[in-house]
Amino acid sequence: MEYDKHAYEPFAVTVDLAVFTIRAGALRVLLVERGQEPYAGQWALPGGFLLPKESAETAARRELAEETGLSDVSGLHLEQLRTYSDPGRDPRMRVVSVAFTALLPDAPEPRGGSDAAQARWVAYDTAGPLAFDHDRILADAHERVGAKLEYRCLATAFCPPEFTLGELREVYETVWGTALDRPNFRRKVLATPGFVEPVPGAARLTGGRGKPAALYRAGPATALHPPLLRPSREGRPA
Amino acid sequence: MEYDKHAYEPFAVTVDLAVFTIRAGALRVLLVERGQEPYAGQWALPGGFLLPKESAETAARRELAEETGLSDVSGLHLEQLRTYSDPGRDPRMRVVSVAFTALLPDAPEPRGGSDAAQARWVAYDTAGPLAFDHDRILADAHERVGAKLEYRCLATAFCPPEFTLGELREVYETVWGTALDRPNFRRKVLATPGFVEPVPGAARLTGGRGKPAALYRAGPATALHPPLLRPSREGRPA
DNA sequence: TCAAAAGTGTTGATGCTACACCCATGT
DNA sequence: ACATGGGTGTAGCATCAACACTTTTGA
Repeated sequence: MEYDKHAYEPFAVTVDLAVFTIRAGALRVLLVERGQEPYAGQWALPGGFLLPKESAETAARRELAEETGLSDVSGLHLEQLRTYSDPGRDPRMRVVSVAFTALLPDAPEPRGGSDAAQARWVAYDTAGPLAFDHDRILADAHERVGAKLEYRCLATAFCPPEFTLGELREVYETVWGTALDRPNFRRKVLATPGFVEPVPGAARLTGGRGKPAALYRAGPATALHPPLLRPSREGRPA
Repeated sequence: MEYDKHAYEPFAVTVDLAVFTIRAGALRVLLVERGQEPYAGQWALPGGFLLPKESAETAARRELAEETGLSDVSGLHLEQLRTYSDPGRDPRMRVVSVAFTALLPDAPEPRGGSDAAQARWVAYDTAGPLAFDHDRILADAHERVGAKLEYRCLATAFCPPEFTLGELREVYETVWGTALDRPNFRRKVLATPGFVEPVPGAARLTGGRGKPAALYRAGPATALHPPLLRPSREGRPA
């Protein structure tokens, strides 16, 4: 890497966040309405500029707290997605954006942060055309989350501290948009050491009906071996 | 995203490249020797600043061509790894670096590019302490490549246009550092439609000895279903 | 008594591992 | 002849999808 003054070019660096949650059986994403041009009045992913002494990770977690209004975001799942740097992606200036994906257990209605722009949880399916290249970022984030559910213990990030296996299954079914076999799902999850840990003696009614379900907590494992593959791949071996 | 002049802060944006190849049965990575401070005389990953109208992907491919000396890098595998943005990662100034991973079929000795710094292929195992946070980047890249071999048709990126299944197996064994069962490997690869395509009638001697092996080309598939899992995971079910 | 959801059992099919074995080539 | 690497066959084991079935609750 050369320290060439000619090649040096200042860029603005931002973070953009694709924040997902599950509510009422639907996958939802946090969007903010833009107040200024460009794209005034359109919806966009929340985000903002890096402060002088911040890493992108720090900035992303700060923005996550500001936009959701949550006081403690330290335990939430937040990971880098990728960086978007096309020269024309912001009409005002050269902006390089590091995109992040965040997963939330429940969906508290966001209180507007410091800025006046309103924020809302929008169903992923109806998240219309967004500002900038945020449609692409959102699609990439969704694809990544869906793929990661297969081989990472990620689904618990959508769940409250204690949850039933039915709720965990609903995470998979909502993100993938497919139904899963309940008995087999249960066995796969329990067969992965460290994925979930039982809460002794506790039980909860899920929908007001049916047998009370045992409660579990997220375990220490991060990898899912063997993977929990989503069904209905088109190219399956007959 | 607010267009707040107070929050705006100019950053330098660079790309860093972890370029891998396989030669003489060893995984090698392309390193450059630094000529200036900081870290003068130490080895580092190749990279450079983004030009004003370049995306990170464009800059990465340009740097790849410059550092390897190859005239045509359009067909080479190049993908974003992640972005490193810790405030102190470059002692001179605030630099945000978008890291990429590249895979090359063979290992032509690099002719030094425009800059005088010499470049060399170094065995991954002996790639000593590198400048900046490049040790971390290199380790992340290696981890990603190893993981991606399991479920993506990535191994052909290490091979020349026509290759034998033995050469393809050597890719896996070299990156993973484990031996694979030859007959089973063959079956798994051929059972994945579009992974490799036979070159009709062609054959080649691999090591001067043994039966000539059939030649294959890379196929159009990108996903590997079912995945080709690396053996000797510690946490296996008994 | 019924509906709904949790939880357990079982069975046939599939896939995979770990080999044994044959083939073609250079020395 | 033999070493070397390519290619085929197969037996046993593990896994898994698909379903039937029981249990526990609210209405």
